Amino acid sequence: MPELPEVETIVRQLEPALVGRTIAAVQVRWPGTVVGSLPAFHSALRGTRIARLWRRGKFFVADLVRGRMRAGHLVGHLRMTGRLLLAPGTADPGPWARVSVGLDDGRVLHFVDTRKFGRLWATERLDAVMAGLGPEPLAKEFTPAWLARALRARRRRLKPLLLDQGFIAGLGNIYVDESLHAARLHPLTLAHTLRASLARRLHLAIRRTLRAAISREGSSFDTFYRTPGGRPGRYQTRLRVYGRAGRPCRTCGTPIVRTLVAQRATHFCPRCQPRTET
DNA sequence: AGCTACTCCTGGTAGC
DNA sequence: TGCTACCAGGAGTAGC
Repeated sequence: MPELPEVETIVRQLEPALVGRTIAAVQVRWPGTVVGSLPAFHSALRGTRIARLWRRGKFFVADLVRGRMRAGHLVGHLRMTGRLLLAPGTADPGPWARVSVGLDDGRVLHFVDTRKFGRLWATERLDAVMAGLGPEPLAKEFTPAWLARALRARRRRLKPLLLDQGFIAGLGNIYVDESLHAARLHPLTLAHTLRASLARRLHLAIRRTLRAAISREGSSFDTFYRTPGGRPGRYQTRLRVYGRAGRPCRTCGTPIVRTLVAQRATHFCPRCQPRTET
């Protein structure tokens, strides 16, 4: 489940290998991964050079150029099981490589995705792909004051609100649960009832959680997320609530509760995150 | 505005 | 052992 810390890790690790490379070949093995027409996808990418690799929310973006001219962007979203794998051209990327991008140094960037939820775009209109995304939680624009004001304007439970990419970009199920625990807030708390001091606590919790996860290269479960080098992340051992139903809270020892909120598994400590304290 | 339900997918696993 | 049923879930959409 790649969220902001996982995508950030992938982008940081791939950047030195990809920037400056020219795309020599494009192979689409599963058309559903590509948004838009396949011929347009091929012609938009082939022959371009990767000028920059960066992240916005859970999207990764490669800025493309032809010579000195801007040539649009390759944008991707890993959704549930998507991975980026940079491998020698001779290596077998496995049965789940959906799109493969051959580079001028002989290596191939594979978009590997068992469940086929991931998507790739080749577009000149970044804003069209990322329309309506909320602020970056690690950017300057995301301030305690902004969050307090934004929360006051929403009559919605914190859990689905924080999962909403239009509210804040980049949080997913894992880091919403972790952030709410760090902020000692119940996932069903209504956003507009939060005092400014609690909004500040949530702001701090979100940033600390994301930064800590990035510093350990994200969280890995089962056969899912790996860094482009194939390493698992190291943050899953630090999780305080996610995936820990029935196990003792690392703060107070109370068993972690797992419920369903808006169809999403939701983990919290009933003692550290009481329902009524706003 | 915000909620639920449904869709897309398939490997892994619980239950028998 | 081998089968089936169900689950995980990010995001888009429809309907209330």
